[in-house]
Amino acid sequence: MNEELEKRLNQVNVKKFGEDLVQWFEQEMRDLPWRENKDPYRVWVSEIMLQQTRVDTVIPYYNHFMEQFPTVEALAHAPEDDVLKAWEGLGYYSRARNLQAAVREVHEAYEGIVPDNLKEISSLKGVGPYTAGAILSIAYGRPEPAVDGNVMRVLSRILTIWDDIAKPSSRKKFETAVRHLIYKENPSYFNQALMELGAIVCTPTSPSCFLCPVQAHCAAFEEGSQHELPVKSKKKAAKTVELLTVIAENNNGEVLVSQRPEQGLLANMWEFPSFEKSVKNIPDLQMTELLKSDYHIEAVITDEGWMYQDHIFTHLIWKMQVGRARVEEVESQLPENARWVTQSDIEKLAMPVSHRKIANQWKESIEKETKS
DNA sequence: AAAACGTGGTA
DNA sequence: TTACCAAGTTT
Repeated sequence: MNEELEKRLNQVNVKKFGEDLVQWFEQEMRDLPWRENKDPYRVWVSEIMLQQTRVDTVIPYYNHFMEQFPTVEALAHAPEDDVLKAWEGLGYYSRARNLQAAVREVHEAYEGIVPDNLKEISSLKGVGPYTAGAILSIAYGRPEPAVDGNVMRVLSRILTIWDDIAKPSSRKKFETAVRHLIYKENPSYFNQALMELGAIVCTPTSPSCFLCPVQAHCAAFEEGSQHELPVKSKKKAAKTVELLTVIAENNNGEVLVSQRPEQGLLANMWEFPSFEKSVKNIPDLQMTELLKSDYHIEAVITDEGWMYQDHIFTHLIWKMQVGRARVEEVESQLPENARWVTQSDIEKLAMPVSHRKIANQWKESIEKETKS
């Protein structure tokens, strides 16, 4: 083990630290839907949803998801489209597809019982080192570390660990620390308490050290360096891509949608046909040509006003220019990933936020036109 | 190891 | 407005 870390760990009264932390948690823990019981499936779903996502955002999705897919069996048998739709707006959609694939694996290979050991649970899609430790400790009471961003922040302060927590290699050091510190009498509460403390007290910018149950154990507080920790390097800026998006309507009141590829960005989500904008062509012309070449459709761009919609991802920004097109001829063969759908069909499709906003705006404009 | 992968909230 | 943040995993 790292010498500096070992020195710090030996300065901690492990028994007292665990007791102080867990006692605080028992008193202060938030009343959250996934804390209703220790059903491993419920814990699992919550851990996947909570990845990179705030508690307040997750709660309504979680409640709805557990109503729709209450058990391993229910989720295993559900159509993937339904699962993606239930995830619409949550982001990182591969989480939903991986979760269902993993649940199907549990259903078929483990008789519907979520594995209670590190090797098997880690082999499941979408279950990385954090989630594996979280399920094993919270649902099964196993003394495994569950190191997330909260835990790295809290422990970087408690133990004055100056490693860059943005680097993948840093996580191991924190796992070592947790293995040393973990409260064997209640690993579930210990891990949850570490995260809860990070969420409520030991926050990124202004930690409330005066409220901290383990202030007496904190090396950073003792030397006054809590505001300098953790060390976290910056991520690079997002790139901008300009897109042309088209709402193509036929004479049956239907609109053209297409499903994205099953790999990569927004995999398997539905959208209005979109193209990377060409610098050379004027939008009308490019739209007409691409509808012809990619969808075998003869379309006329209407002169109703263009809409504009931005979509900001972590690593990417779409600047979308949205036009409307009229299609007279619908006999031609659509590509495999495309469909004509009605207004009400659209609401049932899983769409990314930008396309959902466009769909809503389009619906409003239709309703206005109908009135006048 | 570094980049891809979503979204909404906050300073 | 920019920048960072939130219970990470996969490639």
